[in-house]
Amino acid sequence: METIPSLLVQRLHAAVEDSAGLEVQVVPTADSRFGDYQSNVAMVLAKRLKLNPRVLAQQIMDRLRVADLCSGVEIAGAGFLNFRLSKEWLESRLCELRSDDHLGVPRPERSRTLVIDFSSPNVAKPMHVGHIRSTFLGDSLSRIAEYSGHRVVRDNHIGDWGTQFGMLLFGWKNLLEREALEADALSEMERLYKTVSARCKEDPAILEAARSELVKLQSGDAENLALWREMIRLSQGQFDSVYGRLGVRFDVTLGESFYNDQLRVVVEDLARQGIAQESDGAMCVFSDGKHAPEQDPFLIKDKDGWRPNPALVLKSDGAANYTTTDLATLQYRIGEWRPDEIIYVTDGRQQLHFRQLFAVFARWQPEAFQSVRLAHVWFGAILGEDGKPFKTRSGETVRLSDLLDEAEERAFSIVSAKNPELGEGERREIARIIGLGAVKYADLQPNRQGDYVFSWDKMLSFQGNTAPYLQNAYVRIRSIFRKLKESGETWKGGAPMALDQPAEEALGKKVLQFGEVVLQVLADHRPNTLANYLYELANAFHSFYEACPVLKAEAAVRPGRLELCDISQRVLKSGLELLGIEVPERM
RNA sequence: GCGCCCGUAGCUCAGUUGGAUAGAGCAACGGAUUUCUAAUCCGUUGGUCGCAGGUUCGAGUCCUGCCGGGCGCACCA
Repeated sequence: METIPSLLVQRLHAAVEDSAGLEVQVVPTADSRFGDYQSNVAMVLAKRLKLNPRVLAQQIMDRLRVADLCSGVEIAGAGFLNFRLSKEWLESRLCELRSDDHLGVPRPERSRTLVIDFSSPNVAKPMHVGHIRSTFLGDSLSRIAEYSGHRVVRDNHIGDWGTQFGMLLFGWKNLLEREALEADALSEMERLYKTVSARCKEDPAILEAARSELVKLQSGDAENLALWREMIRLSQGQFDSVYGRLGVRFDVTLGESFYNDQLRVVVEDLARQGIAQESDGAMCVFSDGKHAPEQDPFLIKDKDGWRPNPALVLKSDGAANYTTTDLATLQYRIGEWRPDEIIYVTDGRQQLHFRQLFAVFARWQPEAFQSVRLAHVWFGAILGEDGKPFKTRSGETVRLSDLLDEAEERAFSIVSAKNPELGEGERREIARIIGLGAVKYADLQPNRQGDYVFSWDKMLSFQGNTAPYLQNAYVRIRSIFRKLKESGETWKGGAPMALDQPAEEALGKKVLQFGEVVLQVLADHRPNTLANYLYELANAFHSFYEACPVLKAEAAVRPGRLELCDISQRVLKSGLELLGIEVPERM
């Protein structure tokens, strides 16, 4: 199905002489007094041709053929064309939507392949709040791209290699407590890391010992390799359990270590092509001078003028780093999956890194670079009430599993208070869906750029613009159909829909916007647009629910209202699914 | 010093890439339930969109300069 704006854009193109190259825009109106959709095409064109926009608008309107879609088109303000969709057309379109298993999301002309790199936790460390944004955003974008008809490769680029393993190995060999490891492997590994890390700062001998463990690991020492694999195995168990709980899955988990044997080749290649050169004992990529200094990621200005800001691909100790691994990863992904787009979901502090990465890659493999869109989808920090990075009272990072436990616990007491008649098992399951949904929604609802303040009360408040508000709209619909079934009536569906009441009309129009919203989210990688749309949809449903009885409605309108309920629940459920949020049958 | 991001109601935030009279939630106040789930709905109060210029039919949005906050800037990832 095509979206409504794209239908109107086509009609406008047909009505405008010389519309080639003209960017025709149709957007929903801010105020229903101006109709349903508006276009500023006459104003844009008038500026270009230096004509009176209202006169031009009149000319366009005279040639415009939209009688089948609209009950009226008006010229308003400085030269807007306002479209009011006709009741009959809206009703028939809603009927059409029923048989569309994508609920109005258009199929792409060509299915694209997207690699989405997200979550990326570190081995031997517990997952914490810092991982939720990347995990939820990446998961949601994956779901949306897939739903829209694209092929998605979800890649978890875990941190399974690097200097921390020197300390971990030293700790494992000298300080490990077996019972603690068996009870809670992640806590024990975290303890080892912290202890050794602290001792390294005081005692150079320990620092040296840790380094030597790392060198042994990197040179293939059998014992250290075995221990390293054990640490990964234990960590993977934790990842699996957290992702299972979150309903997040990956197609591949290729950590940094996977690219190990390619790093040397990458550096040699860059050096041979003259892209990287030696400086202070390190291999660096400097500016090629082809960009304006302000845009050049390899230049930085200080009081003496522009100075080099190189990307390191080999440290002076001979070890590769983040950029090197990312270059190898990029090369591998393009070769393996031939993607149209690669999306990196990380926090905003890495913007410079990705600008440099993309620029190095463009010089290293120009053809491959041309074949793919590289997108750094970044997000802001989660802050505590004090405006500093969010920590527990004692200064620790908040563990993801603790956060989820707390969310479910709080949800459980509310569910129990509201539904004492339900059995504990059912209340637990409802609390799981609501608690988890609340956490995900609180993270996805704000604009991803910019920081947000973490608040238990806000995250787990179940009123207003929250997941439970949306879930409750769904539950209310389910309740209607449950009652219908209990009364012995069988519902076949397929009745025509009538948008006679204002609340019915408002709800119907909202339902019809799903397709255009999903398209928008995919284009700019912003699931919060979808979250806010679903909030408006739920709001429209709640208002409809108050104003229009369904089961008790008179026979003439009852079947149509049931249809409206059905299509609403399908959009709500699918939309929430795209955010990774489940819906309960009752709550 | 330079770069990126942020600054919108008492608080937390939206604002569809420049559109019409800037919107929600929370908080406060007032209503609605013998009714399909009140985790709801309806209403009231609350704004020099950080400040000052500029661009144009039109600016919260774009440009310039300030102010305030966060982050980044050669061997962490």
